[in-house]
Amino acid sequence: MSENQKTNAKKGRRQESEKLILTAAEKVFSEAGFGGATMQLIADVAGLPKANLHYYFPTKESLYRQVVQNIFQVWLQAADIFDKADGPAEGIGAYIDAKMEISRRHPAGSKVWASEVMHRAPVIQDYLETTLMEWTEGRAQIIRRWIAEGRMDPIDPNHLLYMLWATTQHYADFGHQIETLNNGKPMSDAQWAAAKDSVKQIILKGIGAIK
Amino acid sequence: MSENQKTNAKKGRRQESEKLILTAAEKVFSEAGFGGATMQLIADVAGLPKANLHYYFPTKESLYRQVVQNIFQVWLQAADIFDKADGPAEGIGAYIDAKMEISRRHPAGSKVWASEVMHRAPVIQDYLETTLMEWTEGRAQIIRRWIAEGRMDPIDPNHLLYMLWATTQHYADFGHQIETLNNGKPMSDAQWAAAKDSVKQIILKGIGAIK
DNA sequence: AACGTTCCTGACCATATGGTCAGGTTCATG
DNA sequence: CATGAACCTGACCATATGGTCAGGAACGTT
Repeated sequence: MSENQKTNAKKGRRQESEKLILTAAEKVFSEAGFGGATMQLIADVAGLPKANLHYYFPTKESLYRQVVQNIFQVWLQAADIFDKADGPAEGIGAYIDAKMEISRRHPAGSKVWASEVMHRAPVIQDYLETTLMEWTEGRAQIIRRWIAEGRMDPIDPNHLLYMLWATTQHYADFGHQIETLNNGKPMSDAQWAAAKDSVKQIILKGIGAIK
Repeated sequence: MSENQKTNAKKGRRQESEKLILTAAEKVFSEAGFGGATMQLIADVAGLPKANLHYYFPTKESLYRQVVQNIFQVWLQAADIFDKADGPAEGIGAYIDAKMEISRRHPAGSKVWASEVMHRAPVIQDYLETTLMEWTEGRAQIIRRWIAEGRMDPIDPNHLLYMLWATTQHYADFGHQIETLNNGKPMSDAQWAAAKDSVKQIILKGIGAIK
């Protein structure tokens, strides 16, 4: 037991440092892009010497890759709700809520992901081709079933999914623009609620899932 | 006349060079981001020596600024259709068509714009606060009028505009992801038509502009 | 206490990059 | 044809950046 505790203490330290670095990296990458981010700045944000970063992550790219992979996990996780749902109004509505919440709580991650994809996914192309593709096909199946059951209009599932991604992630990726148009103030709780409602209203009615 | 021709020849040369550089810059900035782009690479793409870029654009930032400003012009131009329209189905439908067409023909520009905004608009913040804000308020007025006239549901104009921007620009900014999910092939003419139809169908029905 | 492993870091290096500049070429004009 | 302005570019420079490394500190184990 003491052996385990001590081992855990070391492991704990390592995990803590890695998390500290990853959080700082996510922030810096989201604000400056991969090319604009510097290891020195990430180190400063993390409050560690630069050489220490290279102890945990040998290269800038390996650090970046880890950041992107973590984001992808969060991203996929939001899909659970989708699957358990009984019909489109419930499933897609809950999915919109979940993704809006991610945009609100995890805007830096969303931006890093967007940046990565915009630059032709140099680091996570394999994920797109495997995991994301399977995920998308699975959700498309569900949507097709709902259509067949007459619970929503016949909409191309892929374009519907693109619209869900685009609309929800826009609140993170273009948050600065939205904030500027909101007189320079971040969206309030009420405004976030209104945003969710607007998105759900338009899309769910638009696909014929609600009247 | 000969005086004019000669002057024009010089001006023509200048404009030609600047356009060559701006086109190359837009491409490189869109692929690598501001930080990742190098003047050398832009010069190579333009087929000019690097020092020549600095003759026309003193700094990397001034070149970037010009690229972003040009994109903003295209962006605003698409709004003309919106204004002339008689009602929401026509106006918003045409706006979606126009923005989808920009995403298709001008994806690099869209990406540069997205990147700029994601990084908190370090270069064109003043545009956001003035031109974009006025533009948005003007369009919101039109939407409110349509609502008052009972020609569409009562939807928050800003959130509707965000959805229009998000959805249409997604086809440019996340074009790589879409291409990957399309078995690695670019969208065909028919697929672009289907995309436009899906977007218009969902949004126009979603806001109660069509049955 | 002695030992080995993991963790940490200041100092350093090779390279890449934005930007400069002196000197040359082209071209309209008088 | 002479002149001056606009245009062009190879060579160069100062700096910033990713990454390395030798040496030391912390800590669990025997």
